[in-house]
Amino acid sequence: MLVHSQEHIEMRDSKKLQKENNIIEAAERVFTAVGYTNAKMDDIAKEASITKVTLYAYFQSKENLYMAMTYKSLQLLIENMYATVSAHKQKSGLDGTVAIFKTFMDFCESSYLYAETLLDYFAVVRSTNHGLDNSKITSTMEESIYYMKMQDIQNLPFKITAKEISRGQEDGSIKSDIDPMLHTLHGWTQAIGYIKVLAASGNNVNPLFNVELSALKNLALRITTALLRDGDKF
Amino acid sequence: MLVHSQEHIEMRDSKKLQKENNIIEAAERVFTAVGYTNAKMDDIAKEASITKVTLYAYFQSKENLYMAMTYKSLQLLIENMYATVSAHKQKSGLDGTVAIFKTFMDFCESSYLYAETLLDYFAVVRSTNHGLDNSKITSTMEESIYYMKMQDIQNLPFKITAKEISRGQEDGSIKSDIDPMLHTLHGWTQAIGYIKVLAASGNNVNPLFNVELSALKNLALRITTALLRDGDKF
Amino acid sequence: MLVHSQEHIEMRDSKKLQKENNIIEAAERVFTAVGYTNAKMDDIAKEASITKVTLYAYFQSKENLYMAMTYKSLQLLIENMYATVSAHKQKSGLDGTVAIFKTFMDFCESSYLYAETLLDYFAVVRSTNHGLDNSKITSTMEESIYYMKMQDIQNLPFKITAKEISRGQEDGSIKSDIDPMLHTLHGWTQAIGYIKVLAASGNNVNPLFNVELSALKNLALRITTALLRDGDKF
Amino acid sequence: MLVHSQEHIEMRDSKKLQKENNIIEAAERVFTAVGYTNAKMDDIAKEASITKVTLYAYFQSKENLYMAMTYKSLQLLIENMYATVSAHKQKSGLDGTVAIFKTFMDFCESSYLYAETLLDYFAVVRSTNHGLDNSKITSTMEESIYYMKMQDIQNLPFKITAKEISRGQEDGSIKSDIDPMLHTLHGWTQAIGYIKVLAASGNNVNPLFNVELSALKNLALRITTALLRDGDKF
DNA sequence: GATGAATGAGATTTCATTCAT
DNA sequence: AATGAATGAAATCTCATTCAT
Repeated sequence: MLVHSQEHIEMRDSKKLQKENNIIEAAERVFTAVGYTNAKMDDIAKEASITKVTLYAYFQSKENLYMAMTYKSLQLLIENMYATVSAHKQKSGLDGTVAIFKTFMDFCESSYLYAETLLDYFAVVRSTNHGLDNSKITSTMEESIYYMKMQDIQNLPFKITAKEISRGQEDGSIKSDIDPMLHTLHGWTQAIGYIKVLAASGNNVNPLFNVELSALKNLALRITTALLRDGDKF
Repeated sequence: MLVHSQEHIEMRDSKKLQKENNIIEAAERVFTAVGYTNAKMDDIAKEASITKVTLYAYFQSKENLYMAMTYKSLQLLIENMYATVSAHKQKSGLDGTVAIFKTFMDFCESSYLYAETLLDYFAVVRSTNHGLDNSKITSTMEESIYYMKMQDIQNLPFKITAKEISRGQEDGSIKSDIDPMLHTLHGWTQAIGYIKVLAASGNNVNPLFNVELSALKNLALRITTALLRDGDKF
Repeated sequence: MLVHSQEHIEMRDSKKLQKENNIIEAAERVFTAVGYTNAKMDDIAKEASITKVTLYAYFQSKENLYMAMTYKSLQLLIENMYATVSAHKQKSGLDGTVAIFKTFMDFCESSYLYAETLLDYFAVVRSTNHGLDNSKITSTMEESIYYMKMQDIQNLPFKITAKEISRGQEDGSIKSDIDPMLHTLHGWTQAIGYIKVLAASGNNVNPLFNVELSALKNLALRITTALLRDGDKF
Repeated sequence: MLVHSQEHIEMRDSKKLQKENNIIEAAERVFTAVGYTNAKMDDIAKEASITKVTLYAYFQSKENLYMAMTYKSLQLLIENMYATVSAHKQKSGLDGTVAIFKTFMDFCESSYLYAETLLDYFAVVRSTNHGLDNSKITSTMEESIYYMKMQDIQNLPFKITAKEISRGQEDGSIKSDIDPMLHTLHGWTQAIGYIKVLAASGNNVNPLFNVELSALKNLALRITTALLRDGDKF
């Protein structure tokens, strides 16, 4: 019996992660091309240059694979948010907060798939925290590691936002008479609504009813800025 | 061969409509219980006390059945919106406009399923207007009567809103320097975002992060009011 | 709601049985050609001109299908045995008994597959009646109707034999000092042993070690005759 | 490069044989527990405390492993038979012959697995000597060393029996008017039949239809004795 | 030789949808 | 229209066997 060195194990794990990522990326390509429902596990396997069985060894079901992708999107989003916060350390909390919402919007605009994925997640998964037993979460899904991982990070976007708002209240850039959580949620309401409209427009830059989506985005951000700065006069 | 009287035909048609409605209602119960994907045509047929084949005679596919349901939701929503407009004929355009958004929110709050259905529709169907060929619209769907019916009414919510905003600009309750379509879209952005957050919270009334959803809703409506009244100072 | 006539139901059932039989016959052809292990459910379905899914609707697993075939063999064997008994009603019990064993041997000789099938069954299934829990009976198999049906008829060959021996004792053609059950079993021991040797020889008529199998068969039958007639002088 | 001493090589070989035997014994335990078909190579490897790959290094396939076990059983049986012959050198050929059949029966009774294994072998392998191409012998199997080894010894049981019968004819204990090969085969027919019935009874000592299996065994042996002693009066 | 991962073949299941009667 | 049976496509699983290191 050999005892494998720490190094060896790490290398193995990193390789595994690498492969996992390859698969997820292949899945992303297939999902983007034909949509979740029409995507066949066989095709995803082929796209990743592995067998279906290997695919199943990594991700136990199609749903789980999707969940892994969702987790990855959320992770990426959160990384982007941290980067934004970090980049605005020297700026006011107000600037930081608004930048956070812009980061989310930009992130979703950069990938239709990520946008849909996150939107789906917000609707589907969170609803289980409440005793509705609407069974939209299949048992397979609940057993998934990714589902559990999601549980750990799903509130981070909100927490990061709220923290930045608090910082803004401390540095005076944000009015102190507002409720950080309420405005966090409202900011997200606007951002999510924008993304939804964006998705509805096919994620393209063409105007919808003769309205440039960029104008809509700017309006939303300006409103958020005004709200936070001027407080509860609304 | 009998020649059926006009009356007879009407009765038959009304009976047919009645049955169609029974089926849709059964489907709604099943969808609400287990979600679209997990819902089986067999179960829906059983819930409607008919055979699967009869189910198919009425609705040609699962997607089509869903579409019928979506159409019904949208129809109901539009009816509610017209009622709202009508009820505010004596009030200012600003009041009417805000009431419209409230109507949508209330409508979605009254039924989780309708909320999701409409949200889905916004994401899925509109994206076809643009040449993405993401295949989310299957050929079956495109042949569906409901799909066609949808085409006819899908823009009504926006048109009704824009019209009310214009009325507000005429009666002076809404600033004239705003773009009616941009603000229509923004109002919907907020409303949809709110509904999305609501859905994410499991459509319940419990606070999310200690924020009462009603507070969030009120905030959104107050913002819309301010925006329209005070114009583009944002 | 229609009430189907008795006749209608019977016709339906008979059609079902007919189809079941078609499938079993197709399976027999495939099993004969390539053996149980190498037989693919897909091929059997094709041979029966149905889909795999239909095949599974009729027989829930490959094992079950095999069991159905076994049941059919056993049923056929028993029918042959009854026919033999009936044909020997006017003859002595001794003649009848020996004819029964010959019937079994002939039956097995007529079909290699049936011979193997019955041999398998004797070894595999009966062993479960005793608490060995050797798990050779898979759960699937235990749930099978055919497994249950087998339970009902599996002892018939022995019972029919023993009855005929008793008749022989009554009519004086068989010595009364023998134990009918012991000699039943011994007769089967010889017959089964012969079939096993036959199977080992590839079920063909070529001599094994320069011994004609027909000579071996005749010897076995002559011995059985002598044993029953002359009783326990052995 | 080292030149390994003869001694070294022998030790290595003996170690190898030792390991091979360990594996076979592990396989025997697993086969006994769940049967050949349900036995997984993974489980056998685990039972032998080695890896699957090592298992494959020793035995190239599951079939081959089974063949190795069969070979071992047959070897053991033959050893027992030789021992029996040797122990009856001073006794008559008749006694020796009957003892041989008893040896086989005892051997099979001592191990259910060996009994089934040998029975299987008789059915499966011998049939290839005849051009039936029933594909039960896979190419893998034909390449196996054990398969070749089997070829060398598979007829020994019959040859040893026939030789002992001949010795009996020479010493006068067995009638000279019988065909040694026919009676060899018939003796085996009875013995194999008994083993088959034994296996069908779950290899246990409980009575089958109120018949003690030992009585059945004794009857078979007494018959064989009488047959050989009294010759072809049957 | 040992290990962990991968492969390929085939069994089995699940459903939306269609067919025959 | 209603019924029971069948179809086809794809998901999923199980295992013997092989590969890379």
